[in-house]
Amino acid sequence: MYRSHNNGALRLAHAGQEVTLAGWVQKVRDKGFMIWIDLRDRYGITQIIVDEERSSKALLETAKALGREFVIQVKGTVIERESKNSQIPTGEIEILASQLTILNASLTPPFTIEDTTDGGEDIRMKYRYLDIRRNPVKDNLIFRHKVTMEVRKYLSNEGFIEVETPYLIKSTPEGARDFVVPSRMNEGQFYALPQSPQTFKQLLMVGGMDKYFQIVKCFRDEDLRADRQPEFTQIDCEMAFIEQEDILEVFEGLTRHLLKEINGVVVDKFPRMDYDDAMRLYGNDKPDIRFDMKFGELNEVTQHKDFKVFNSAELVVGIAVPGGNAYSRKEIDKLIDWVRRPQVGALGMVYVRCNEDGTFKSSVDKFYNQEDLAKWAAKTNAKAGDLICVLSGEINKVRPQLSALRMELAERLGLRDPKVFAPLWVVDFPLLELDEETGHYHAMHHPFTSPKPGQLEMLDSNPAAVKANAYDLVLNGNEIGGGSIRIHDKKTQAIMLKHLGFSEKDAKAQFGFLMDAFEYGAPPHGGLAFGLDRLVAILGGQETIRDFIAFPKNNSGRDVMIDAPAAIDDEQLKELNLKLDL
RNA sequence: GGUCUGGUAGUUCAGUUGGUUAGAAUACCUGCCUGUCACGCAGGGGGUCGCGGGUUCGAGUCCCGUCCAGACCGCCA
Repeated sequence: MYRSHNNGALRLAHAGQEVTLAGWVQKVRDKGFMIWIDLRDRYGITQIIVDEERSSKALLETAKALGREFVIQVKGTVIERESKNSQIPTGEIEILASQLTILNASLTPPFTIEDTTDGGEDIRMKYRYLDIRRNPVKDNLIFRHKVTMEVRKYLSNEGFIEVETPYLIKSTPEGARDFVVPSRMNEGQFYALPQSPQTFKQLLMVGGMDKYFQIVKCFRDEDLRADRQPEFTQIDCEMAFIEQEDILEVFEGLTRHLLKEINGVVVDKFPRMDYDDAMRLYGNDKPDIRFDMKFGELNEVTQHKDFKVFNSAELVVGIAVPGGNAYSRKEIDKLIDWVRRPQVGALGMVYVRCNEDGTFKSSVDKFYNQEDLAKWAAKTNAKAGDLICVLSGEINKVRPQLSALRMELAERLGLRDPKVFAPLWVVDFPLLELDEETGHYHAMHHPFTSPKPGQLEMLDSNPAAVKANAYDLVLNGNEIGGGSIRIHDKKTQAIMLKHLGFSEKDAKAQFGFLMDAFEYGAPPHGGLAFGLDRLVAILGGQETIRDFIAFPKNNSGRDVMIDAPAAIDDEQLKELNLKLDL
């Protein structure tokens, strides 16, 4: 038996007991006459004591030889501390050691294993197994476990069955780049890793599996971000014989369950917003509604005033910054520089100070009088003491720019409180999206999403206006889930693929298996997938998902610990019939 | 593919206008210390200033290239 208790278990009530503990040496405090060892495992820290009076010389020598992160086993007696530590749960007791065994020595770790470590991101990733010993990372992994347990519990109770789908599947040209895997037994052919189990879960519906879910790894070969990894985990769900309303209800229920069980937060019915309204009011299809600062469109009240920038703009739009009138001229100039950064890309910014006395002072006073500016204030819902920030230009550019400014200002104003949760359904997404580079339409959600009833015919006349039975769940400005009611008949699916630019032959080659299945009694069905990493991070009140993944990849998609990806040897290449052309 | 920021001791960072032997904190090592718990005190060791080239009497500092890391844009059905 390596241990009788863990290092978070013992209390004053255990005093007098003989115990055996094991763990890592957090710290040795050597006072000469007396040596304390903080013994750590994932449950806590227990103090071990060795001293000149009560311990053997050999024991003292062993204790003196210990270094940080040595793995040791201690036998001893639980005793009451002479000076207690109220900071830790085990602070009233210590273990008077009678035997001390070094199970494994350790090199000095490259950073301190403490809550606020001295190690930077880079070195911690390289020695991730040491990083995981730290409370913040350890607690995040435990937190993630709790979330997935609650998800499984909730969905199982609702009658969902978890089914595993294959990871070695077929590459498709739609959507993100695929990670591909060469097939040794099928010369010159490749598997692809799934971007999502989309078609398989639809086939499960055809198979009668009614309510399916899976907590599943998905793979996308695209550039990384703080909230994006090439392999990530989805809570993937699908239901048959349902309408959009049924799905929203079930997964609103799941989200509410998680907020309550994990965060102790009770949320009312989730509000819903059309995609079009989200874009118009927040410039964004995933608005953070924890705070207001809605867009006010100003075209009507800015025209015919000799201000050419606004007259020629497709959209003139502003937001009111609460208390922004307090900003100095220098601070406002900095804000203008901020929106002009290439990452935001605005050409400039017009501002209006809303003075406490009800008057206005703007950067365009030459063109607009007090009466004009009062109309701007009304449109942006600005109050005395606010600052109105106005951008103009093409709709598709200005909206994201002002949205970026809105989020930045809210961040600075402390309006993005991670303890507050504001979920929102965004519904009625467009079916198609125009790729400005190629001039072709592609599916905004995916090619299996059904158009709203009666809109299929519009695909020819006005493709951009066709709405889809598609919905996203947004939490605090993050898209945490999305889904749709699927097409479940061959004819509609064929029309859809045709409009996405697939020839009949290509459509059959890529998705023939699905359309064939639709001919054998496919039930009406739909579903949704949650991004688990992101969901867990947001529930945990953090922005970056890496801290909730045991072994994440870095910015360049590398695992710096195992040093992957890496070259493979010639023998392996030959076996796979591959030749490198570098 | 692009923009920006950074790379100096094991680690986190400072390093002025280009100028003596490149510093601090922490970690590490040694000694001391009769209740520590961020222990304290004294002492010590530790540097390819990412890499390559250039300018200069002289480069951690300026210029060019390159590699690495991070944030973002593009991309992510």
